[in-house]
Amino acid sequence: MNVEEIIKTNQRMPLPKRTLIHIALVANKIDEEIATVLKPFDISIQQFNVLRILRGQNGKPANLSTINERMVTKMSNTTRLVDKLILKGFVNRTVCINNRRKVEIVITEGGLNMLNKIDRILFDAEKRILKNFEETELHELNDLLNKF
Amino acid sequence: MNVEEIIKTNQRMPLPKRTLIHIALVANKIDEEIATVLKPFDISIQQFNVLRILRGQNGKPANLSTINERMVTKMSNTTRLVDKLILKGFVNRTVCINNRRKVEIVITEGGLNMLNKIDRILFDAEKRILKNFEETELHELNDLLNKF
DNA sequence: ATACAATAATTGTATATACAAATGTAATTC
DNA sequence: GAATTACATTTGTATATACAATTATTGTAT
Repeated sequence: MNVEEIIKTNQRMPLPKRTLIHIALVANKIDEEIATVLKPFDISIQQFNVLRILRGQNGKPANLSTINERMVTKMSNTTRLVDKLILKGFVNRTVCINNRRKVEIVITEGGLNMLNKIDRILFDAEKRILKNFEETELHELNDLLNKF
Repeated sequence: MNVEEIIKTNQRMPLPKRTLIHIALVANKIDEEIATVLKPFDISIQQFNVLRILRGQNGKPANLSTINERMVTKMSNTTRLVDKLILKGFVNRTVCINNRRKVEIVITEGGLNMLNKIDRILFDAEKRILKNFEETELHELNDLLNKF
């Protein structure tokens, strides 16, 4: 990936600015590829993330703030996201009995089946996206990203 | 930045998956910081990017496809983005005389002044975001990102 | 016990983005 | 030269996101 070529500029950028643009370009590319993988399943990246969080609960219900806390990208509308997942039959939502301010969200059998199907395909996509990296390079990259 | 801590998981992720999530988290963090810098100027990152592209034209008008081509994140609604910039008085749009399918977009004096004000503040923000990096590390990071 | 504050979720509004369809104009083909 | 195709932009619809305001419920202080 050549930054200058992609944004079609021929002026030299300062290294910090170039680095930040580079990260944005890479992140966009990754997002696009993953969205493409999910598309046949008619599910968005965010909806998929919510389902994975719920699966990680191992049957224990999660309330909205728990989901929010664990999402990669912070959301202010997890309510509406869950609405969509309910429509698709992937989750159920009930009001918490002990504290009626809270809601309890659980993944359904259908949601779990969907996740299992996607898991394998996504794993392949992840390998494909990182095909040019040796394992040591992935460690190097993670170490550098830790500095943020 | 610790990935597992941020997404509140205690299970070990495979290195590829962890790397991709790591990049998403860093990109989000950068986006947030830059949006915060731009907020007092009542301008979004994308609007700011369009203005910078137009400044790079040095007075030469740009049409929509040119802008699209040079944007960091691809857009399908550059029309509406430019609409907002017109409302704010930062750009002008006219129909191209030679080819009436095209439009010609130019940045105004007001737009240029705004950009000059933001430039310095953004430069500081970029340095701040990358404060933990030595120059050699920035080069290493760019080299690794080139592998995508 | 009532008033006030804190918590959890929802809703409204605005921007950004993806994709598809529609519009208007120019170029090509027969 | 009429019909078709290609081009450039615009518009419509859906999702994602940020921020603020609102609603409903619970906890606390006096």
